[in-house]
Amino acid sequence: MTVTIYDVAREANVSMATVSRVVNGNQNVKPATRKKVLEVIERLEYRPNAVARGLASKKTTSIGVIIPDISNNLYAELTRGIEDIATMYRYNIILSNSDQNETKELELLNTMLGKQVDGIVMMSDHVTEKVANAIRQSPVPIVLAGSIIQDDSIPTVNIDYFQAAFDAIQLFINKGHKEIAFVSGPLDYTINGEFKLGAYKKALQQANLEVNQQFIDATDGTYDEAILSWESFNKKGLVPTAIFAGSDEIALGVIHAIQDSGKRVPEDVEVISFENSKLARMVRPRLTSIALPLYDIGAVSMRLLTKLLNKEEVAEKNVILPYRIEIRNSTK
Amino acid sequence: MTVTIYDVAREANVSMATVSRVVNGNQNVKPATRKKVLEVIERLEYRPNAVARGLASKKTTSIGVIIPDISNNLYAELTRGIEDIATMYRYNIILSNSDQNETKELELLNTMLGKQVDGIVMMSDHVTEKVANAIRQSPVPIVLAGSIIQDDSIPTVNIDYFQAAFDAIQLFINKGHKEIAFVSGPLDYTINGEFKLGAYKKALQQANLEVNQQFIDATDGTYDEAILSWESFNKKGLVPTAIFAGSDEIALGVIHAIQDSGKRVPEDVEVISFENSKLARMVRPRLTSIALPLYDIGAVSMRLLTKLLNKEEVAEKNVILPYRIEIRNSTK
DNA sequence: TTGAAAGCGCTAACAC
DNA sequence: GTGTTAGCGCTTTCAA
Repeated sequence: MTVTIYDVAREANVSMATVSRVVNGNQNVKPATRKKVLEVIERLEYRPNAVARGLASKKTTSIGVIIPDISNNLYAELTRGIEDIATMYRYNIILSNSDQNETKELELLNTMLGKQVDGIVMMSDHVTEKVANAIRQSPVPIVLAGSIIQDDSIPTVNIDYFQAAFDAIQLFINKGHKEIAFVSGPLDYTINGEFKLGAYKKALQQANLEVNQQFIDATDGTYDEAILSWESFNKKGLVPTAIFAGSDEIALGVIHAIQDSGKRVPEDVEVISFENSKLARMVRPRLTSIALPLYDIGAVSMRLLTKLLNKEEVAEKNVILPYRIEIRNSTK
Repeated sequence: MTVTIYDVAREANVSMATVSRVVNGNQNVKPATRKKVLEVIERLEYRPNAVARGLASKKTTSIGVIIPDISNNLYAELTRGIEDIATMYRYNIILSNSDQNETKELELLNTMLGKQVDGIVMMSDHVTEKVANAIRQSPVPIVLAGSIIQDDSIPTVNIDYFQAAFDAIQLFINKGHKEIAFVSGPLDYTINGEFKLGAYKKALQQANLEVNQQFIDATDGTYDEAILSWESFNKKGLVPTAIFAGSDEIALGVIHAIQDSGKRVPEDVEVISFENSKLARMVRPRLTSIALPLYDIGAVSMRLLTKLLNKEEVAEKNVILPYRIEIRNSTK
């Protein structure tokens, strides 16, 4: 019922090897033969079976993508970068959500390897030791996109999160702020607990400003908790004049809470977020934000993976992309 | 080098058929044998090759997902619904972006069929005749999620877009509005040109209100064009008192333009959007919005597909999901 | 309850 | 340039 390479071969009076050559663009085919085969392919509407091809060639032209949650704009943007480059190199993507759950990550890694993907791009906010090990054991290359891991031998693509956060705090300090708060996402994520928080502390200390634990609030990263964050500062009798927000969503929550408390942004309180999603310019005040090049991180990760797949030399397996600060209206 | 079913069979002193039975949970295996095989599988870290299995069984447990753009929150939400249910039924997802481009859609359909997916869930804002035909020709079931097509024989999952839009306009009318504008996305998308616009006109006519073409503005759906939309009304000397926005992003643009022109929302102009993304409650004023159950549309589409794959009887191939209007602060 | 053997549809030597 | 043939790793009859 379905047309196979054998049917085409018979109809075209050639061997299946020749059909295979035509289909795969092998040059060792006489033009006349090629033409004849192509005609039969068209007439029979032959569509090569990628599964059979995969089994025979040990290449599936599929790559696995494991991310925490596709419905989160941040990961979606990154995924789009991955997919565009994958398409460019003729790979397809098998996408799965891990919900940032170690067990799921491990299962997904296993499932994808079972599906014989040629490689994997993974994104995880907290790479556990077990996951790191699974990555090391993988028979196919795995690139970590926008994820932090100690092991240099595992390919990664990131920006310098520490420096980026440092720049933001420094910007506040330069403006004369002394009451600078940090409203963070989960602190057990390395990017938050180590880089953003670390940079926050270092910048403050370097400016001889006291690091007040009360000014550091770890939320779950949602809008609703960010709102509570500002209120809790006030309850403690604290009134920050500048806030470094771990994400755009956090920034929004904080800003609305500030406004609800009768203060203005940026006049009374200045806010800088860490993300710069599309949202940042579609809200009022528009968010001053550290611009995470999410699409690029995804794209470069996939590009790096293609190099690994082609066994090309890669000078640096740990790519650091540039970032910038987008100045808008949540700062003066 | 890689462990195959044959290695396991040899080590366990059974035939590969028996190993296959154990792996596939076939009950016709003596418990003792099963145990022995399981041990060897564990010891050898045997991982079944899904490609070989796919070739032999003609089932890949992969389903294709074709959407316009994963970086757009609307499609991402839908995709998450698809993926969750797919995972529940042990399917993996091959995801591709079509950018709402007919040629790409056709190519993707073809690629996925070549990869022998067991089924496809597709989302398209404008299903062309060629694409409809390709869907009909498909050897595997295809479900259209949140997409409009004339042909009842193609399975779909939607809400009643016409009625939903009608409700929104009716709400404005009931409040006594007479100058009601419709800022739309591309009108060549059936959902816009036929349903939202159609409902807009019908509701107005039914209330004996004049349908003024000047009050109908077709944008490309972006925030920036939505901003221009309000300005263009004003330039024409028109000042709508109520605006029906085709999406949350359009609503945001319109609202900001209104505010920039010195008017207030909802006091001077009321706005209702059509989408209710997470955004809707994270902006000020919070958006009154027709709540599209995007996640559910995705989930139900995938569920419908599993039924089709299992050759279950499906009473209704064209599923209509309920919707609601979320009243917030962009209306009085 | 288990095994033998014939494919699934294709690629990739190797030979001619 | 083209054909022959041996797998790729698994499922699935069919026998035993």
